[in-house]
Amino acid sequence: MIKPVKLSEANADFFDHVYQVVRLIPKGRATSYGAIAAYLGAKSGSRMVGWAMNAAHNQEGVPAQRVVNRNGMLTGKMHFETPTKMEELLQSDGVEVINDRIVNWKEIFWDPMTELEID
DNA sequence: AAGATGACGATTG
DNA sequence: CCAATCGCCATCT
Repeated sequence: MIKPVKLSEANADFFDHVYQVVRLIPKGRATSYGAIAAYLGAKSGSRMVGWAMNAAHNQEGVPAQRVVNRNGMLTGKMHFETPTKMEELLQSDGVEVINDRIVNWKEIFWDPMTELEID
């Protein structure tokens, strides 16, 4: 039984921003929860981004596999359809993953603060 | 209301 | 590089 996570208006806005950023991540790249949090102005709320992704899991068009922790580790793999789904999706994107960790992370890392601009 | 939890992050040893 | 610990903030029990 999936609980429909009540979204207050305040966090709904937060979620929306998260989804947009995640959708903008180019193929073959990935970013971190902290980077997104920082981009949204909640740099200390990295956990909130993870929480948002939990809800994003039920959304379409949100490549959650491109969002990993700051070390490039696939910490959220267990939340996918299957524990291996996340790794498979990343490999399909051309991202090499070894031992639940993205290879060459520093080059794969896509920072919305740097790559994007705040209007 | 209080304590535990979590798809995190940074620091320390 | 790995393990332990603390800080962070919203949610759940």
